[in-house]
Amino acid sequence: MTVRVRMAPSPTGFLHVGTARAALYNWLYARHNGGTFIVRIDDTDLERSTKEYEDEILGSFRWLGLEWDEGIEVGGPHGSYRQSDRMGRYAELAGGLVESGHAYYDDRSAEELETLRQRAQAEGKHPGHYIRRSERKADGGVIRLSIPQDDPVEFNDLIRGNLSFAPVDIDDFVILRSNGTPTYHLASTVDDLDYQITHVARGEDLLPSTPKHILLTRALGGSEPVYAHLPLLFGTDGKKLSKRHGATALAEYREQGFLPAAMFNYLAILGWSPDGETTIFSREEAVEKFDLVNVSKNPAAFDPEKLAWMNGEYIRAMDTTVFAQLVRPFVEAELGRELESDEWETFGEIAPLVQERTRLLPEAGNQVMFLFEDFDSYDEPSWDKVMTKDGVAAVLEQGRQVIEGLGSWNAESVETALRAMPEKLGIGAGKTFQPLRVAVTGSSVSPPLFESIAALGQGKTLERIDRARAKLG
RNA sequence: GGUCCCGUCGUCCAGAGGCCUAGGACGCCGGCCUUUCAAGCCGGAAACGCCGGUUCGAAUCCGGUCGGGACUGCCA
Repeated sequence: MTVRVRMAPSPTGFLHVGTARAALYNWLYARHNGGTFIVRIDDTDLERSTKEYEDEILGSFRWLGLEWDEGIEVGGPHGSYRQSDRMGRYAELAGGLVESGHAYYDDRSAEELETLRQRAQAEGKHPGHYIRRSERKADGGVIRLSIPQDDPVEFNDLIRGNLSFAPVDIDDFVILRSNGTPTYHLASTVDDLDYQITHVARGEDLLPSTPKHILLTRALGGSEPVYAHLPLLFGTDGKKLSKRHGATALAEYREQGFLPAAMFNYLAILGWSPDGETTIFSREEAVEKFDLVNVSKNPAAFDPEKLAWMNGEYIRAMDTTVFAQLVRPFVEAELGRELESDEWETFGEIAPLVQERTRLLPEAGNQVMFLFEDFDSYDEPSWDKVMTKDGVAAVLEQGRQVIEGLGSWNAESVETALRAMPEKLGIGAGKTFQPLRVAVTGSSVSPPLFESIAALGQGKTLERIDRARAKLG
């Protein structure tokens, strides 16, 4: 059997990281099995669905590298992959189910149903006791599926094993709304059938709906796909993932400077691992080893800290020229202008040193801003903490002389010259270099000092020292 | 309330009866390196929810219990 899986986002919001992970697992399963990965748009909720969200979601899939073989914007042998284009199909099938006795019209109001529910509970009966009815009594309203009350609905979930649901616990759910549009249950089930989906891997929140989908599938004369219910994603505190835990939209991570490869790896490791020892792995390795049956049953906590660490791993592993190119837009955005070609070269000089200490791309930008922009604020507290104002002044004066007297200009010559200072001043290396670092970069935390000074240039370095001395008073 | 799912370090993953004095990763703590911050290296604290049962032997099987979660919409 050729594997055909699908991802069916509803364009009613930005792509949530949980949905992204579900998409990722579907994609991995398809690639691992040489199957087909389909993206369809579940926009039966016409009120809330928008084209903007749809574009955003598709863009996020592409960013993650989840290219799809069939579906929206790609096409395929089954017509439109947008549910709003297939409304007629759903209504027709729902009507057919009424004809065949599998479903019925129901024009009872919500109040009526609530009354019946309460009455059943008051009498100690199943809440749906008086609600369920198989005989046709109305010509309008919604269409509900009539649940056969004989056998339990059983199925084998790829992740959770054998599951069984008693028919009394499955209510006669609505498949077609009174306005003639399908509910999620109907549209999704019909599409899975029409597009010949073989495996449905989706969030565990849909586990209780699965018996409904199975019964609907059978009523439509089809046979159900294999299901795999993925564990849900939570915040590190075990609560539902929300803004409090950081971003929930995949696009936000992209904007924050996360790499798609790192995000891919992190999402994959959140509920699955190739062997229990390996944490960092390539897309190819994941494809090679992935299987839905090995996905964890436990809910997973989305930890932005670990994601950031992983992003740093990917940044350090990449080619330095690629790294520099990725950082460039962040620097230019901060600067509010484009980098001159000589500035770009300057940046290139210390890019390798910056790369080592970067977890997120924008951080890299911040580390090199001192090369392109003057500043007025200094990390002064750290000066005072370790030494007196006079001590700092002495270091800066001495440093200025050393820099000014330098003939050849490169990191080695700068280092050799500055290294002689501590002994001359009779203080430690730290007390010598920190004031210089702050004077030149404005911060007590910066890339390595000698290389930074070399990249900045002799003239500018002297300028910076003078500015700092003036500031010191 | 009802139905269902889940339960190994703070967090993620490994473990499918003896290889477990429970392994890897993030984070945390300490050390080395060092001009700062990182990175790197070394070391450390840290978990099988609980109670029974099966077995020579259980994190692994069974039952119960407790805890967490999802669903219970003419939303998906």
